[in-house]
Amino acid sequence: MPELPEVETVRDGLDRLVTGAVVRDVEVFRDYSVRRHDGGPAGFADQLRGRRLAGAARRGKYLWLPLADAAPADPAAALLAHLGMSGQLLVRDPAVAGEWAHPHLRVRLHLLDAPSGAHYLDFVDQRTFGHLSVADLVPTPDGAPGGFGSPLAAVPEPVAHIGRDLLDPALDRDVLVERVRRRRTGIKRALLDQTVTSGVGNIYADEALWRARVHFARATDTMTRPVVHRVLDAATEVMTEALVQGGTSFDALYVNVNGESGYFSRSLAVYGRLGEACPRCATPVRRDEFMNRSSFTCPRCQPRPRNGRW
DNA sequence: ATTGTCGCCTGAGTGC
DNA sequence: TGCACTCAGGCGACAA
Repeated sequence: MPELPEVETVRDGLDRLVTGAVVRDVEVFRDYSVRRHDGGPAGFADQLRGRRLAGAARRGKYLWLPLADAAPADPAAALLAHLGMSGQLLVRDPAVAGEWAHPHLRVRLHLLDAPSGAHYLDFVDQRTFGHLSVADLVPTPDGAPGGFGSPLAAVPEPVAHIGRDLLDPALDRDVLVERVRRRRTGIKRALLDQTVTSGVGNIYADEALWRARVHFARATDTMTRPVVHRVLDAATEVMTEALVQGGTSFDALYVNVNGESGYFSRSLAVYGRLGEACPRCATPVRRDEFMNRSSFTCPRCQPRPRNGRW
């Protein structure tokens, strides 16, 4: 599934391949894929037609393309996307697209004047947890750029309640550490809470905690500042390494997102590796149920805290 | 206000 | 072969 590094790879690709393109037409093949939008699919299409895509920005796993009109002015709205579990944004030309009618094509934007020459921006999503919408841009409270790749101090309204992610240059780490320590919950819950910091999913949370040698149920209000820093640093490292690997395979007309970047097969220490040897100490990896999901830990490197919070 | 739970959705995998 | 069931999980909606 697309995690933050994959979404960043997509953002970078969109920035280069479709910035400046004009939306000539919009086809919505699945209404559910444009939910959370005023006016439904028809309103979505109406608000996009004739607009120019002015760049690509990202916060956590949300990404957006600010919409500009013919006359240059600060964009007031953006095409907002979340890829969910299985979403892809594919920049394609008709020859390729015609040969390959994707069974999970949900939305197609017809483009004019894309720098790549591409004619389509396709939203493909098997499991439909992802969605597109057009959203108003609102100013950031701190006046800093809204996210990675954003020159504007604004974010789409549905993103406003979400914390800056760990790759965001405008993130204040010390403030984040204190926010985490003020919470009365377990460290993994805090990592997964989008309002604290965004973009950390189940996989990277487990990997980061393993690196930092902290159990997922460790109570945040018992953690010292250095330990919280260690966890956040580990999460940043894991995502940065994945970004470096994921950015290597990139076709000029094909922005691909799937769960198959080399990172997932090669570099996971504990996630999904029940019973396999911990890369550090060879103890078999353990799986616990947590938040109706799974948590993978090394029982030796990450001993269970006495007063943990699950 | 903060914290925790539920359910959306589809296809692969499993057991009978 | 086919059917019923489970599982994966980000995150908004809602409850406590």
